[in-house]
Amino acid sequence: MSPHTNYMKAEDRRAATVDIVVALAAEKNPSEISTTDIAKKMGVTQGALFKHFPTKDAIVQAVIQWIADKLLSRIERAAQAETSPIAVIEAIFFAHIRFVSEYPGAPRMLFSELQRKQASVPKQIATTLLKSYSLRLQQLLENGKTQGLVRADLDTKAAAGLLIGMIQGLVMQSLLVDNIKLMHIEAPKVFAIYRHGIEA
Amino acid sequence: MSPHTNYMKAEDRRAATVDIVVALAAEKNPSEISTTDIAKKMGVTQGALFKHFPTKDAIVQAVIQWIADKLLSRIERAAQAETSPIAVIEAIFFAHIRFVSEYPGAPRMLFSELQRKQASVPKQIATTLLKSYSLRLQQLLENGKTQGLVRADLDTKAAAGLLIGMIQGLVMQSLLVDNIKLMHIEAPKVFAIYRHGIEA
DNA sequence: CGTAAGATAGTAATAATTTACTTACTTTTG
DNA sequence: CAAAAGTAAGTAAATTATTACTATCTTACG
Repeated sequence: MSPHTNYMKAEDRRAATVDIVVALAAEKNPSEISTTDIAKKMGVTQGALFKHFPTKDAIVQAVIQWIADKLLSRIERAAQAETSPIAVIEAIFFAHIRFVSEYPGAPRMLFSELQRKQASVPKQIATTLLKSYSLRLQQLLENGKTQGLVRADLDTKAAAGLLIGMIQGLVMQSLLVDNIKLMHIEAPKVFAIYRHGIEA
Repeated sequence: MSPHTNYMKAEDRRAATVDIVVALAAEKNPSEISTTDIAKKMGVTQGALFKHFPTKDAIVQAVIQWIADKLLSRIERAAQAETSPIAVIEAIFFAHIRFVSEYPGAPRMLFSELQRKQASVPKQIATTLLKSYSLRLQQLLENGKTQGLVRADLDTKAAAGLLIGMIQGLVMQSLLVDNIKLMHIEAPKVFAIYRHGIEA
């Protein structure tokens, strides 16, 4: 912990890089983040990054992986606290909202990668994240059906997709007005409508 | 209509440029579309573009304006065919779905511009589009309330935002699997849930 | 009606930046 | 002192925009 040095262990430097990129994505178009931007914000020269990552795409990949892991673990944790399937879905929804308000750069990175047409590794990770998220929700909705809490004729796949879309919509609108607080106000209102849509 | 010439009137060339960009956005990350890409696809040299647009940003601006105009006019047209507020909302929803399946590059361009942090003119246009879209929906939902078709306690602003988010979600998922047809299959299912959520 | 003049729309080449990545060398650390 | 982590400088490719010139179209007039 010497004060006047930039020297870090490789693992710490990689973790710091991921943090910096997520932070940068909150204040800049993710596709416009250059290696120079990252290095400058970290207080290191641009070339130093390539001591720890072979390519820029490897950096992006690490960032997306970090987001996927963090988001899924938060969701899993939120799910454990509740019992009724609908309460679990609600807990997941608000955990997701809290996550993106804590890391506004995270959804921006995800969107940016999902926009890419060609199948890159980062896009693959993002796709897998959304898929496992959706399956988790479908499972909960099916449980809700058997308990008579969810409409029997509900298309659970569509309902899972709708919840994820809802969050995307909220994020997008909060990005527009550049106000994360707005999301916390709007989220409960939107979820109330969703609940009406799926409940028996 | 001479066969062996590229010469076009300025207005036609500008319109052609917009078309090309929308087409390119369907097959490439919008933020990676270069002026060289555009020129090449149009069969013209790169420099020629700057005879008709002062900057690249002016091209993007024209594209976003085209999308906003086209989408709003489609929505307005769809709205006129129906009478009941909920039927109008449904018609608007499916008109929007048809629009994006016809021009898959359009939502990609919009997302891409909305991602930008700093307030550019294109982002301004996109924001205005979403706002006027949302207001139109809120108006319809209020009408639905007075006619007793829509739940009296519905938050119409949240409900309008939800519908737009739904479409964003559908678009994103169809982009993921690179299959526009999927959207046509999923859209009615998702709308059914939404209808349950707002109806009295 | 045909054509020269002038306006318009193009080309080819290039400048000025910016980008991801490399290389040769230096500093710090265990 | 050796390995790890950094710097400084540079390269090749790509990007937007400009410049000097050329081909094509339009139109007014002899």
